[in-house]
This record gives sequence, structure tokens and C-alpha cells, in this order.
Amino acid sequence: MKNSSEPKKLADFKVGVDNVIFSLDIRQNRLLVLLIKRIEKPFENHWSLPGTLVRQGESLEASAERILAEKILVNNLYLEQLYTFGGPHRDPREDPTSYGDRYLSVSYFALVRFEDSGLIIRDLNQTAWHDLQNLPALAFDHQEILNYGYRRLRNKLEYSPIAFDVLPEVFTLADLFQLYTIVFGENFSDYSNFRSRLLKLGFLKDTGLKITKGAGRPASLYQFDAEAFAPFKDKPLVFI
Amino acid sequence: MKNSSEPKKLADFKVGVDNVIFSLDIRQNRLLVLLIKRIEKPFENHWSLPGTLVRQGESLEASAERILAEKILVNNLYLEQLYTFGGPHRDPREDPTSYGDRYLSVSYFALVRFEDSGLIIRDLNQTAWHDLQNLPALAFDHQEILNYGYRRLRNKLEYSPIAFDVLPEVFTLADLFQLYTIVFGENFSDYSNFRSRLLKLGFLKDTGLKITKGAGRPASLYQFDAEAFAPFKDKPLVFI
DNA sequence: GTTGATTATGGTAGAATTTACTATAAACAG
DNA sequence: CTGTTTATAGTAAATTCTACCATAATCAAC
Repeated sequence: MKNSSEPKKLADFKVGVDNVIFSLDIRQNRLLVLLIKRIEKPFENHWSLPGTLVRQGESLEASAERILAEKILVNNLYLEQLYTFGGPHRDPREDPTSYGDRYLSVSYFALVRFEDSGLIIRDLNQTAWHDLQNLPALAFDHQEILNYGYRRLRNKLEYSPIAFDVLPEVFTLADLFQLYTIVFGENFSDYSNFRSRLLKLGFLKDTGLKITKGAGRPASLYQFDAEAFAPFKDKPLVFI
Repeated sequence: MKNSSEPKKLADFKVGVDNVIFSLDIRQNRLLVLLIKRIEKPFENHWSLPGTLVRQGESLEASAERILAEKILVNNLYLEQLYTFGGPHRDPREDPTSYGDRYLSVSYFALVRFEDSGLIIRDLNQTAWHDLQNLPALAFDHQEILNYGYRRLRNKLEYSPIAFDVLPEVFTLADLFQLYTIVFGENFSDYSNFRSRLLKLGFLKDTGLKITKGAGRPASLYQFDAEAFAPFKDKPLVFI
């Protein structure tokens, strides 16, 4: 990592962690992202991704988890690293002469279960879920990071079973279909074919329970069976 | 990115860039990775991924490109960010009390054309292509980074046309098949079906030229047509 | 109760694709 | 001319995908 001769000066960095935290409100048909309102310059009063600077002795992932824990009561989540944005001059606080500290941002992607991840009360005015369909202008290069996160969300939903980290423990196939429809848009698939494809794969266990929410035939409640999913690890699993 | 109250001390970082540089030697059936031999402690005389520390005013990507240019005569390449490794204590040079600088590594994934990317001479004893099938023990956490890069290589080959960045300008379908076979192993696909699938997609243009390398019917030379590929952007494109 | 609306579920015919092959073509070596 | 080698084309059967339709189980209204 180190070169034998280093004629040029090395940059000194502070490292930030910015989280793209998604949640899905199935009932209200909304894909949500958690934003916080900045109270300081620069970008005062702009919304931004929840972030923090990495502390001494703290790993990047621990840092990402700390942000989450400060903002929401996390019960269940999926978390993975997204991308690192590190060009000079991406943060206006950087010394334009390039001799002061640079700010590098390691972004993380998180998906939390909407029902049991309430906002922490004291933050209510500054922390809020925003519908992805209706976003304010974001601070820094956070819109770019968010776009990156959205792309990752769709990829992950297509190729791995993260949907089940964010659905309730038991769910109907209509719930699952709804989740995919919110993210991929109407007409992403025929419901009937979606059902048969998934059931044929064999990792959804029918619990025997039924749920009825008003009109219509009661739906079976299913459960994700991680063990039965194992053979599909690292294999393409396209739901569309 | 900054918190209003910061009771704990922030970590100071130096940022390194480590490259996983792959190349494919079709003729000799080898998947190669570029390694350099360390001449300093720690891990003196161990092989490691080519890396450097980011300089003042230099972007991460520029840093990655600088390493490449120092080691090989790059003519053609594919480069993208891989992953950021940043836990404390990953580098033995870090102060164990955690009060000194931490070393964070942003890794990049590169794929270069074997034929026209010769090694820079003065480095010959310290810089070498290594067959992935026969690797020495690597310094730091570089084996982990390399594993990550290898996974990315396979994903990219399945879902995007990076093979054509690394093949000669014109190539036979046997060359293309060979490339995929080296990375995914024998029996990754039936050659005949591989051919028809690719030709049907329509982004391989027959140049009309033929090549004959000894025995057998001469093979047609094809060319990748980026324009014809456009409709497949961001769509799954599975070759297996 | 009976009827109609509503949602869940099961299934099917035809189209399209995949898979495992076989057959033919175009070169070279002897 | 014949046999060997590699490239290319094609095909029948199996499988999967797609666009549907039929039936089942509930509720609400009458």
C-alpha cells in the first residue's frame, strides 16, 4: 500500500459514513428513504442522508450502525456497503487549497422493516421518512448517493432474498407482490405467474394460517425458509 | 455528515488505494492477477496487490490509475471501484492505541488486455503476473480483497460486456468462449449453444475476415458493436 | 339464505427458450 | 483423395414463460 519513494504530499482524511436507509410501507404503497434536516452550514435547512464521521477505534460498519441507532429504533435490518465517494472538493468544508483535511464518504445501504422501526422522538422535526416519488433537494452530493442506493435496492431485490428481511415474519404472497410492485412499478409482472414461480422455488413455507382483511377469500400466510433457500445462494434469482 | 455534538474523538485517516488487476491469457489458458513484492516491513518480501496512498488533490480514481500506469503500459482497460476496507487494526502500521492515523483501503477492480499491457521493465523483479490457480500468501488483508475482486469479475462477465474490453479488437467466437471457460471453469456451457445465443443477440458483427491457425476450418472474426448493445444496458445478460 | 362483489388460488394452451445433440462445411496433412 | 481437425448450422425434445381463464372462499347487501 505504501510506495518506496513519495515525492508528493499525502492527503489527510476525515472519513464520513452516509446511509441510504430505505423502508417500504406496503399499506400505503410507498418506498421511503430516511432523511435528516441539517441545522448547520453548509446546506443549512437542506435535507440530507443521515451520516456521521468515523470515530477513533470505530469500524466503518459500526459507524453506519451507530447512525441508524441514533435515528430509528431498529429491530430488523439489512445493511451493506454501497460505494465510496472521495474526490477532492466534494464537500465545501474542504480547504480549497487542498492542504487541509479531505472528507471522504463511505456510503451504506440499509433496508429496515417499516412496522417496527419507529423514529426516535426527540428528532421528529429533523428526521423523517420521505417518499421517493417526492423528494426535496438534497445537500452535498447526496442525490447521487441516493441514486446509487436505489439502483442497489433494485438489484438486490432481483437477485437476493432481502425482501424477507423487511416483510413481517409471516406474509401473504400479495404482500410480497406488492413490495416488488412498489419498487419496480406497476406492470412489473403478472401476479399469477409471480405466484407460481415463487412457490415452485420451494423456499416459501405455507404456515397454514390465513388472514382476511375485509372482502375476498382469505390469503395464506407464508414464511421464508432460509434453509430451503440455501441452494440458490449466489445463483441468479430473477423475480421479474 | 457532521453531527451537532461530538463527544468522542474523530479518527484521522490516510487513504490507500489497492488494485485488483486481472488479465486473461487466452493462449495459455490462464487468469492472471498483477502482484508486487513488498520491499519494506511489514510483510517484507510478501506479494501484495499494487497500491498507493492518495495524494493531496488527487481523486480516488486518479490514484488507482496512477498505480496502473506505474506498473504496466496500459493501453486498454476496464476500471471500477470494488469495496472499501476500513476496520481499525487492519494494517499493522496503525498505532494500536488508536490515536494515530488509521489506514483505510479503497480497492479498485481492473481488467486489462494481456497482449498490449506489458510490464514496466524496471520493476521486473518486483512486479509479476500470477496465475490465480497458484498464488503465494499475500500481505495484509489482500487475499480477502482479491477474493472480492474475483467475485466481481465473474459477476461482471455475466451481466456486462467487459469481455470485449479485454479481447483483441477482432476475435473469434472460440476466443470469447475460451475467455469465459477460463473464468468459469470447464463445462460452463455448451459451445454450440453459447454461439447461437450470442449471435442471436445481435451485437457481434461479423467482420468478414477469417483466421486460420493451423488445422481446421477457418474461423470468422467478430467485432463488438457497442451501438447494437445499447438496448441491453442494465438488463440481465446471462451467458451461462 | 341467496346473490353479487371481491380477493385468492389453481391451472392451461400456445409461444418462446433452453438443452443436448447431430450434421455439414472448410481448411490441412499425408 | 482420404482422414483429421475445427467451425458452423440446425433440430427435436424438454422446459419455461406468458397471457389468460376457472374456481374457491370470504363478505356485504338484500
